[in-house]
Amino acid sequence: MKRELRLEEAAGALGLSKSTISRALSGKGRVKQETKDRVFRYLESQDAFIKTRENECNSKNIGVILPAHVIVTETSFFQSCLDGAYEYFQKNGYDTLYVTEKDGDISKVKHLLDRGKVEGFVLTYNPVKDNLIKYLKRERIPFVLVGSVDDASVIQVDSNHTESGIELAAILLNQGETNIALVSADSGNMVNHYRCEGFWNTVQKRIGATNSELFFQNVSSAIELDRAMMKIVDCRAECVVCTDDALCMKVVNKLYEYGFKIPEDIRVASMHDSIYMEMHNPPITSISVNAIQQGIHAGKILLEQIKGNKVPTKTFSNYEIHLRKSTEVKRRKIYE
Amino acid sequence: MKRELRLEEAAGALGLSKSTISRALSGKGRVKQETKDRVFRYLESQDAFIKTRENECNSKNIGVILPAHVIVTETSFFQSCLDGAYEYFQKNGYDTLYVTEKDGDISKVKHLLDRGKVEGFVLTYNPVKDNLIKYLKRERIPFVLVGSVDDASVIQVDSNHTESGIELAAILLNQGETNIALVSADSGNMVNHYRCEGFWNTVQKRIGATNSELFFQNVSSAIELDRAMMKIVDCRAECVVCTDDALCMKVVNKLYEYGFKIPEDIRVASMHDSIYMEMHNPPITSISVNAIQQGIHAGKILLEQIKGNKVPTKTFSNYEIHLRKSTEVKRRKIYE
DNA sequence: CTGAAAGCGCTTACAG
DNA sequence: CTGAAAGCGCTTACAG
Repeated sequence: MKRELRLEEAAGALGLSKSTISRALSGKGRVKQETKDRVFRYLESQDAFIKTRENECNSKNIGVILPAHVIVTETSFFQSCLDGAYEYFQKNGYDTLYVTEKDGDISKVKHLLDRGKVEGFVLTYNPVKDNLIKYLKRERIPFVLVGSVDDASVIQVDSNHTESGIELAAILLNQGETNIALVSADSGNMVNHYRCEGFWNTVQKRIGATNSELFFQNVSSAIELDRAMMKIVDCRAECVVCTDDALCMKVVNKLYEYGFKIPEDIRVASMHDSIYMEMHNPPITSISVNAIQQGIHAGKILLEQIKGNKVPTKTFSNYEIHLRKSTEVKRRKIYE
Repeated sequence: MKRELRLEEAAGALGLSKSTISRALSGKGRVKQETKDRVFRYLESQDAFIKTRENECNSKNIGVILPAHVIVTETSFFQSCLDGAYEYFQKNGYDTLYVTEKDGDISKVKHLLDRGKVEGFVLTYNPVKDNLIKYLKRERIPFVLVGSVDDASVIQVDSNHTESGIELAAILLNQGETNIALVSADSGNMVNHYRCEGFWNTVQKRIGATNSELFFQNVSSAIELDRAMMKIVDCRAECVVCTDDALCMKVVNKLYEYGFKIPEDIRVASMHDSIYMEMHNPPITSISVNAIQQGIHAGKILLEQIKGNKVPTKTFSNYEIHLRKSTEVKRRKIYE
């Protein structure tokens, strides 16, 4: 750790007064640039620092909040988001405090704020309970939400989930799918909600509301999944879309058990991409978002906000649909 | 954020002198317990704090260091390790700074130390370049390594990798496997190194050194994997063990392409468990370690060390071998 | 155990 | 742009 110096020592060594050193360090009051340089160079060379009121105050830390408990296949999103924000903060002189939140408990966040340990937060997800966001708003703490919420006073970074749902549906329909099932895990999750909404509305519009019983919501237990799978088989669905890749793996395994081949007998897609969707055999089509990019962006907007600059309320980030073998349709060639 | 009070204000409000308040807060010099209580209760009730030399010093932060770039399937270990340490620190009044390290660059760690932002570190992995550990040792910074290194002055928490390799080999051999291949990703990684060593020595001892060409090291590119797979097929191996689950998925996909059935034609196991090994069809046998537990343990030992207590140099944590369908052998029943 | 007073070290009007 | 000096606020021997 660096050696702590007194104003007096530095002043003596440089032939300046305590006042000048103090001003050079704080930036308040004018000091010749050359003098400033001399002061900083001296401290650098001595591997020393001087404690000022300034560097006591700004913690130069940001808290990045992740959900405490989450299905494992989703952690990669939050992890990447954290990594993106971390990299940005690093490059801009800020350090990152790791924070998790559970059941709307704001005590950890309050603790950091009370002790002045952070200057703001990146929330990597939209909490189910709204008291955290309420608290941050009330206390006027700078924060950026990676996610969507119906509140124009909250700064948000997110991809357009409704649109990606629509696009995935359009691709499958244009390929000729006519009997599509949609299986959603926790529908209270806004990401799932919006994606499913976009997807299912598009499907309904194109092929009518006849198969509305093929939209399964809140499928969490093994029993609920089995029930959904029975229905899928009974209705002879030829394409199944799942909200996340853990669910998707389970669905795929069930389909194999029933003797289906993918994609020959039935097509499968996920709304949440992970390395395992790509590594799966066959690789599975999925909606993919760039979590690192979103983390970087959230970090950037947050620091702007802390500096007092105006920032956009809502920033949309890109998504991609990774088309893979699981949705390939082998069509009969009409002209041969 | 809490309101900052002057000694004088609190003294006035409580009918005490500045000196007494100062002593009550610092714990230095004796103050009647009742008086101390009054002071703390007052601050609590006012949601205020007084800046002392004390609370300027101890950062009450720990840095948890993760590798910056890592194959995705391994991130869950570091993530869980971080979560375990974080939970422990939280319960013991410490906050957690997220830090990543890359290519032996110690600048981020140095930055935190120079500014007194952390009191110690948990290293969730054994860095390839040793300058980070060297630096922490030289500066006498408290830190705990989750991993193994040949240096009795470094406090370590790890599972016994050699032993888990031996045990997995013994299980497979006892099941009757006679022709086993071992495919290792980065062999410079000490975890891979020790597990492979234990595993392969056990295999060699039991079935001779004839098939030594079935131990493939540093298999990183697709070409190297293909070459290994060709050899595995040529040598008619009936069991393939991989050092991690990403590699294992690739191997499994290759085996499927070749028309093998698992476990009927060939058995497969991994040395690194993740949710995907369990979700795979068929589920894949794997060595499993409790990363959360290791994180908690590392956190505990670090705080003891910071308090100045003596701590054990090396703590071994448990591992388990999760036996799953991928290694089940359907034996011909001899008496029917 | 507590207070009055001296001390320490950074900051900041004031003066040039 | 810089310095001498007064000021602020926490700390700590000294005294009782």
